[in-house]
Amino acid sequence: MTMADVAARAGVSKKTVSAVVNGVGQVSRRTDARVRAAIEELGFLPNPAARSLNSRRAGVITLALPHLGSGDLAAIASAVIAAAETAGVGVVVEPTGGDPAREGEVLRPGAGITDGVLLIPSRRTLPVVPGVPVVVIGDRMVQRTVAQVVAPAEASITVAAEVTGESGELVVVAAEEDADLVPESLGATVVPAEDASAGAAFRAVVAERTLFSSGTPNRPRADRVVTLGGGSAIGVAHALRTLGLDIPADVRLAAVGGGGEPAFADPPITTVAPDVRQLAEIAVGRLLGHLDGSDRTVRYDEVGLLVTRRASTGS
Amino acid sequence: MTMADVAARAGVSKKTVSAVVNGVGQVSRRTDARVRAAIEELGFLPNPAARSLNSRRAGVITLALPHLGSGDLAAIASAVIAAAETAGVGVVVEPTGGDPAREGEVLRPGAGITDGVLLIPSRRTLPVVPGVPVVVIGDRMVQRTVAQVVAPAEASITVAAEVTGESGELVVVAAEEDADLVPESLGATVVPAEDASAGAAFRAVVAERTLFSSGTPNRPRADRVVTLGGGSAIGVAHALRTLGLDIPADVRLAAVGGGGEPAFADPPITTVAPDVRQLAEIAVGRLLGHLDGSDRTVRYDEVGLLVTRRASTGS
DNA sequence: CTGAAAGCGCTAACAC
DNA sequence: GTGTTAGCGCTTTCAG
Repeated sequence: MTMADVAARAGVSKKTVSAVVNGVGQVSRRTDARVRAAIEELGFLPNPAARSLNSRRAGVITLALPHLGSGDLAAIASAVIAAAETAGVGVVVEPTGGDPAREGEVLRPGAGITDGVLLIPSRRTLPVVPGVPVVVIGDRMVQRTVAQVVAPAEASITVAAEVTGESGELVVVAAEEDADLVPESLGATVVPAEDASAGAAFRAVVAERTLFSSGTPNRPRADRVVTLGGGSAIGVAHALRTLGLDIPADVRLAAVGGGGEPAFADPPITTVAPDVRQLAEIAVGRLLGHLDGSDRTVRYDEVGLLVTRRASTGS
Repeated sequence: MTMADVAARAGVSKKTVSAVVNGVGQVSRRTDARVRAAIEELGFLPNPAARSLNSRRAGVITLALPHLGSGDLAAIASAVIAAAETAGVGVVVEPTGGDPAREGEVLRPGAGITDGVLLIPSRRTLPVVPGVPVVVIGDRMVQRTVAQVVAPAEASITVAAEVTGESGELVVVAAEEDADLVPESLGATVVPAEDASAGAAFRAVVAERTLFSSGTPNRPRADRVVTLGGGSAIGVAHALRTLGLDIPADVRLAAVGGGGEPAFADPPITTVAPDVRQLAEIAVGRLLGHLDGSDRTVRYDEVGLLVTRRASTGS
């Protein structure tokens, strides 16, 4: 069922069939109809491999992210896939496990069959100089030489802190490596967790329990908590309840990040999250812009934040 | 940087280069070395499009699933991607939104650039007769004519019920459409939710609160609850606490499904979940078996269950 | 063991 | 408007 078959059936040349299939060039109404009929009768389907051999474009991009288990990342993945679909390209998902080696792998030329990469890295620098078109998605700037779409962590944290109230002792629970994203100006105490998981957040809060239950000699008891990551919010809420604290009566809690988990925590947790749809559309747009050469500039975009007030801040 | 360049550089023919690159055929040690050197020096990378034009194989499969937001599905997606990677194929993720029309779309011949489809359908029947190689993943049999890998819901529910205790009034919370998966023999009361989300489960439990808090004239108060879906478990736990019930003192709770959410609920929830790794390996293996013609039989496989006991059943 | 040539199915020049 | 002729980069016959 090749194009030649259709051409023969319709009594025209391949070029004409191609023109009809792609809707380009001039074809008379009669010929067009004849070709379409032949395509229909033969059940012809263009061969994507042949097409991309010529166009040197696969019509597929890679989305490389740490993992799919977190609701935040799953939400971004869904949005990216949707945006890509709208643009007519497929998405190969590549979980890196946050391993720089595997992140580097996807940035190597010839790493796969895809045209370019959207990368959500785990570190602040890229493991290699990318050999393929790439747009980085993250909550911070990683490297000036690559295009990037950012949902700025500092701004999110600041907004989340505001949402928990205007005054009171503030604690921010964050993965160790994210600790320096907390703006000094907030005067917050940072409780470091091993990583951004719920379990790590739980352990971190329990380890610093005096901060929440009684305060320390130098610090009054914390009554405002902001946590980085929608998943970790669950762990923090769980830990605070375990310490016998009521949310929001004793402590008001807000999470930076979305992804579904906070909505069904007990109580539901207020979130400050990037507009993932906007994020995805910009990222996909930038990458495709690189690919078709319509925009070769290395851009740095920031996306808007969405605040969802829930019971954890006393809504 | 084509194969012809390498051939010229090494002073051999393209055929020889091809043989070296693919490790097939007989090439003398000297020639092999010369070709490898040329490849190295030129930084040659084989063109995947040209390769798949010949092999009529893209080296990519589609994973079509309702969405990525649920931990259960995200876990399956991760496992499938890992299994596919091991087998050397990429995975295009296609969220269908549970829409039969979109499920049908991915089963249409020529739907994409991929070689075959792993489908997690939302309904019990496929929307169309598949036009591409397909393996269905699910918790029930959908159609005898397609290959399928199943984590049987009935068995999971039965095991979960056992884990909540040997006796006592049993309630199963399940999405309406899954209600008939609950084995009669358990003598359970089924509480139907709109869907498998946490929110729907919460509302369902609250709507039937008398069942849990005081019992009905005909039924004693339920003290064992099984819920379908790792996500819905969160909603059920939240609802039970809202009703003033203690887990596990007043009611023991177990979830069918995994995905991370149950582990960080309060209290952590016991789960009965399919071995997703095994599931993924079988599914990918079957699909690739179809593709390379090494196994053309339509198989029906069942996978094992993993029981994770946590505090919600009084562990 | 290696080379030359003929495609894989499509698109792109360049004619008519 | 439409046909002809070359390729895209790789894998195969088929020779040698």
